[in-house]
Amino acid sequence: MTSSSTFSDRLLIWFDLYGRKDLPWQQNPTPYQVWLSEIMLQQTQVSSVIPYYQRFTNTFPDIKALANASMDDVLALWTGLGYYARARNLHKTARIMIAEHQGDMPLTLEQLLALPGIGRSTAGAIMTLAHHQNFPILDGNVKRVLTRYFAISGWPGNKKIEDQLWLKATQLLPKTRIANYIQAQMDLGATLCTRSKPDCEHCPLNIDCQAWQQGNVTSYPTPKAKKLIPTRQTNWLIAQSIDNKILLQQRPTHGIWGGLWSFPEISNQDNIELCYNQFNIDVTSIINRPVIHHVFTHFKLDIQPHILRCTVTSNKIAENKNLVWYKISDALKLGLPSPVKSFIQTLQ
DNA sequence: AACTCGGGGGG
DNA sequence: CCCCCAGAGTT
Repeated sequence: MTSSSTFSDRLLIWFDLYGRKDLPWQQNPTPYQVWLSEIMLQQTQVSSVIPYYQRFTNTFPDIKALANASMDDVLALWTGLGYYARARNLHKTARIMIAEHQGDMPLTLEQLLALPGIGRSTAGAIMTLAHHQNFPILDGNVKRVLTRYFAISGWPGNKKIEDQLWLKATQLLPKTRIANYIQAQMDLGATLCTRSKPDCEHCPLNIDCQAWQQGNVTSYPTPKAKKLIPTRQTNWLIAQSIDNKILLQQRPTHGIWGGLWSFPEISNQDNIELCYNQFNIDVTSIINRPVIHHVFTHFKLDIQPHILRCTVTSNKIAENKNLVWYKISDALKLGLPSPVKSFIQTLQ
């Protein structure tokens, strides 16, 4: 296949050869069956939906049967599928269709969008798969295919990126075979342009897929920014002399707690003894205090305090390290990070 | 724009 | 274990 044929042409040729055509809701579906399957498939994988779809259509074969059912009976058939608001909205919408749409599926996008549980993408799917009108959809599959094809960076849930993707999806629509085209987009995303291990060698869009040309396919779509901030770990060496002085170190001007006084820090990989040897102290005991959990705006810090009870063998400390012995009462007058200040107040 | 719903599959 | 999946509604 050459890039001289359009995106939709190539997708449709691929669909005729390799697309899925045996799913339960693809067998000459009624608008009700299209709607039901689209709702069940929201954020839910095909293999999970199939048995639920079978049971549901057997029990409620059409809009009227669903509208006449009780909420409890509908929810009972939804148990285990998750997102139960979908079932409540489905039931509510069936009754709206009876009351306001002569028991039929509405025919326009605006009417569909006004119904509970039907957003822009599901409305587009119903308009195409049930009514054979030209509308785009933008589900997880299409987002993945389009972010790769156009090498669009940024999390697709971001409004700006999503608007961009809706525009691309609209521009790529074919003039004919809209239902097959929409199904082909989802099939490509579900079976070939998968999140991991996409089969780009056999993709009908690989000739001009920007991500494929960059060798970057699996870096699209950009993952959602992690909500949990990272956790770093550190250790405080709290040298406390027999005459109750503590060894503090002024931190570098730049970075966390810049210029404030804190305890010398070592990483989990460092050897405690090798580190405190440069303080010129004789350590008589090491006491580990409970880990301190400190939260910054952009990361968490887990601090393991090690109290080194010691005698000072020389006031000469390693040069250029900004290390100073302080009486506790004097230390508390310095500029101290809050966890350092709190900790010093717990010392004798 | 960010949060919530939510069970299951896959890495 | 975390991330993601045929998203939509609420705040």
